[in-house]
Amino acid sequence: MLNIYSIIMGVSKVEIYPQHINDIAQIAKVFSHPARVAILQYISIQESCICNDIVEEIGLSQSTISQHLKVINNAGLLQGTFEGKKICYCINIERFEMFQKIFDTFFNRTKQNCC
Amino acid sequence: MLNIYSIIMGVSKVEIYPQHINDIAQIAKVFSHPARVAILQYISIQESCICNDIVEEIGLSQSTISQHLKVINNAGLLQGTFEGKKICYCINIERFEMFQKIFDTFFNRTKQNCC
DNA sequence: ATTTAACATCGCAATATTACGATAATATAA
DNA sequence: TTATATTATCGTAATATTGCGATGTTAAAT
Repeated sequence: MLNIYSIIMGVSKVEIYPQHINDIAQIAKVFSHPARVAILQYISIQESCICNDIVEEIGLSQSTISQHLKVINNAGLLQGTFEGKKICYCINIERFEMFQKIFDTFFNRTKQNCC
Repeated sequence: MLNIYSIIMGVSKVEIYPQHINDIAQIAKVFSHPARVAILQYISIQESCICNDIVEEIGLSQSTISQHLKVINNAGLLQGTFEGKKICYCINIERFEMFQKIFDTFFNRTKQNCC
């Protein structure tokens, strides 16, 4: 049977879900690649958040790290300050805590009614 | 410059990260698609966990739902009991809580040292 | 003004993911 | 046995993601 609406294969049908479901999925996506988890951990460990030895630390190319940083940044998880030609990355704690809370709420709500 | 090791493009280099980083990423991946979040939520809402109206509820094809269920199941998040030809899905709460804890610990640890 | 250093972006190649219909498998019902 | 209903799997098509080197961009250093 054919769908009247043109189905674009391989594309998540984001429009069929309520907002809060899409939110959780989108947040989870940020953490769904080990490089991004490692980057977040590394940034958090650095005192005074002076970065980009990240490239050497993680072991991916500079362009790849930069791409992952963009994903993290687009999620609103970074606060950057410029120090000359260096960029000093730092985690946006408020946003980070918001994500933590969204996850936690989802887990608690889901557990609530279950067998 | 060329890498001595044959680089397989498009593949996550999972082997360069510590276990606990990969664990978090893999868990996050389960929740990184809205269909899977929606499925988990739906299963949790049903009393006595009698399922598979999921297909109609979510609005994806039966085969697609089945695939997503497989991902959720492979993560150890489902407990299934058979009721005749129906399968009665239910969330594995212990495992679910484990995931919640892993996320929470990651968030707390990461927040700890930050600016 | 040139060079250098730190990042970002572009373009490409390859795998991964998502979606569907069709089909297979299994168990009850007729 | 045959039909029906439920779920899983296969095959395919298309987008998404991941990775790299090369190239831009910008600001300090020479």
